[in-house]
Amino acid sequence: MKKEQNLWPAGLKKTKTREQVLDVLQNQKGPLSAMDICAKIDGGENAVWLSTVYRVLEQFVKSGVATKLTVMNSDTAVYELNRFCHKHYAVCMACHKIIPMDNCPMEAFTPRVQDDGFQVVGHNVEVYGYCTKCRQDEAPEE
Amino acid sequence: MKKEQNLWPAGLKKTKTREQVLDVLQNQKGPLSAMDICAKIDGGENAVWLSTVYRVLEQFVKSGVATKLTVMNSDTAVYELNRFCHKHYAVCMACHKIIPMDNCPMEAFTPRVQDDGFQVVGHNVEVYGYCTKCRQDEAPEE
DNA sequence: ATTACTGCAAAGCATTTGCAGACTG
DNA sequence: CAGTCTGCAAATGCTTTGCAGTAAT
Repeated sequence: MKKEQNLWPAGLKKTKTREQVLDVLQNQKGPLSAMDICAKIDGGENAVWLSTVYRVLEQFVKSGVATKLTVMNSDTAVYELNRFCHKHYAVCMACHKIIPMDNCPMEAFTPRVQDDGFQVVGHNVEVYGYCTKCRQDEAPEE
Repeated sequence: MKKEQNLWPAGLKKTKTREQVLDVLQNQKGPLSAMDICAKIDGGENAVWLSTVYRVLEQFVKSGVATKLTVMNSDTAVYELNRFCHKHYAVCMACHKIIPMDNCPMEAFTPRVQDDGFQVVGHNVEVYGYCTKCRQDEAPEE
């Protein structure tokens, strides 16, 4: 019952809202937007303010428990816990679903940047196309 | 003097503003934001409205001459002409410079998406870290 | 002359910030 | 109790949209 203590970010007070946000993130395989999280919590009785969710997420990111990512053609950031380290995703261009990818193209690859001294810290890979469901509905021309 | 005609998107009227936007994009190696473009044009006398630049860019993207991209930790979209097909970039986390990459990790790679039927249409790779200049200034701990 | 394009103003959205009261440690 | 969090409201910044006048074909 108390094993979650370990992943609680140091220095952050344990409040109901934060536990709720963490809980939602934990019970989710894919990344979620602040609004998604807010909606899932709000499903109950106690409303949680969007701005609060943003602040909580910001803290989580700063503390290293969560990561913020942005996918193409979307102006909404999504967040996920670092323990679920699906670093890469496929994004459906029709329904905008975000599907985890199991392998990583950067494993055996050295980027050749047009700046010799560029120090690579991390990377972000994103594949886009159409998921099984959307493929049947609308076939992209070209 | 007229060889640029070829790349002019079909169906779009040739106006001064559009030529200016296209011109700015052509004289630039890296991708630019709408505001960048606006600023570069505005450098002269004739002010061009930001909203107009956005509309022009939208047309260019729709016509297939330009591409819109979004890099992590930035809420500003950037645009570039398709002829300069630097599909991938390194992004400096300090000065936010966007530096082209010469190779692509996806060349000999098949993504394993957790949706067997996922039809891959394209991809987006982004490397982040510190450019030569920023590396000297602030050394990232850890 | 028609139709598309632009200046300009104002709206729209995701995200951030300010403040006072509420809660945690 | 002190310091941090949260509800709430309002601001911010990028991008989009509406409208009427202007320019391109």
